[in-house]
Amino acid sequence: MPEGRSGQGHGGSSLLFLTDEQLRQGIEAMFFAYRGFTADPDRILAELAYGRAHHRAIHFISRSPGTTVNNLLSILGVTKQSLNRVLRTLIGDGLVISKVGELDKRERHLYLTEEGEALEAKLSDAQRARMRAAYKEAGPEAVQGFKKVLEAMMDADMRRAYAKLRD
Amino acid sequence: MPEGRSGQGHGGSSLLFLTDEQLRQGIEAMFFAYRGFTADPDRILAELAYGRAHHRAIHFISRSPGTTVNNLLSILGVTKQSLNRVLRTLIGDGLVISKVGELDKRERHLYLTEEGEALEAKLSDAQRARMRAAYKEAGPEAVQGFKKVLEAMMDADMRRAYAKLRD
DNA sequence: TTGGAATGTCAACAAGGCTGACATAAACTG
DNA sequence: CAGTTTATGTCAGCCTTGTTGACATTCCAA
Repeated sequence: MPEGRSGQGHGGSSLLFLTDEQLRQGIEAMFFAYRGFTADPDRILAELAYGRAHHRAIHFISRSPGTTVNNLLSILGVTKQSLNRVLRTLIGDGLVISKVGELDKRERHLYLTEEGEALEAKLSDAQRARMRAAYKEAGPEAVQGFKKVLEAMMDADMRRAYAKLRD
Repeated sequence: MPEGRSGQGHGGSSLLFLTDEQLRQGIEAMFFAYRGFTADPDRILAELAYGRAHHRAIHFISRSPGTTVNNLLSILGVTKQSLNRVLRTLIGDGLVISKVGELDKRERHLYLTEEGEALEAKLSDAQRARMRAAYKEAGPEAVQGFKKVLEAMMDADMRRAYAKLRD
């Protein structure tokens, strides 16, 4: 660690069992782990000329079939223009269908087609396989802690969105 | 969950205490938590016309002062062209200096300037503050599990890079 | 019925990944 | 010493995915 930092941390963390070094390790663990987390789906997507953005859209449409563009927007945290580009290609390629809302015709309700479901399953299977291996290696107690820390790391609105999906 | 999936999972996970639903929750937790993880530095960086790529370079140079371009490359997992673009701006802005190697004059050793250290500290403080809050909320046992699962999720070479930084 | 709010689409731009080609300098090897 | 490999930097061009701005449609409330 470069000199001139260890003494000036905010709030004397050594008294609270949390040194800057421990925190830094957690930060780096998140960085490296996230790479692993996305690696397998990324490989599959690259063959299909899709990206992570497509995966995210497919995942959450699969999770909540019939969700609206606006709802998806708030979950994904991107602009509607960004999401729209992704949705356009997915709809164009026949992986997603968009139905005009019956009550409110401004809304579009999104569903995966059979083909969309197939890709979703392929991507999910790859990602779940890694997750399953990690869970098994770490053990059930570790998994509890893992989720607990991740939840605490979320912004309040994301924690809400996350909890909502658990229903 | 859309029909046609729950029965066909790979390997009857219910017998192994890991249902697809549990795994999916972990996947979503990673997604939402990573957003929180990067949110605070992102806000700071946006004001300075820098991005996450700059943050990553600054972080690992701060972590291993004098590291070479090649070493940084393997840690970050990007192409040299991509990294070079970022380093060029950081060097141009006086946040990083590049010294020709003494033993091997082909190598460039990278260091943060005082100004670079200042930005690093600002970014780190923000990120550590969130990490510290999450750790405190979740408790020390949860933190153990958190790290354990993240390590198990990394690719082998990333786990090596991660371990190497812990020395 | 008219104006504002909500929803979604299209266009254009920027950041930051990527590949490929190539230059330079230093180190290594036979 | 000649030739090869290694480390780095650079240019050009492409793609994905973020952004803002402009605009059309629909709904709703004054």
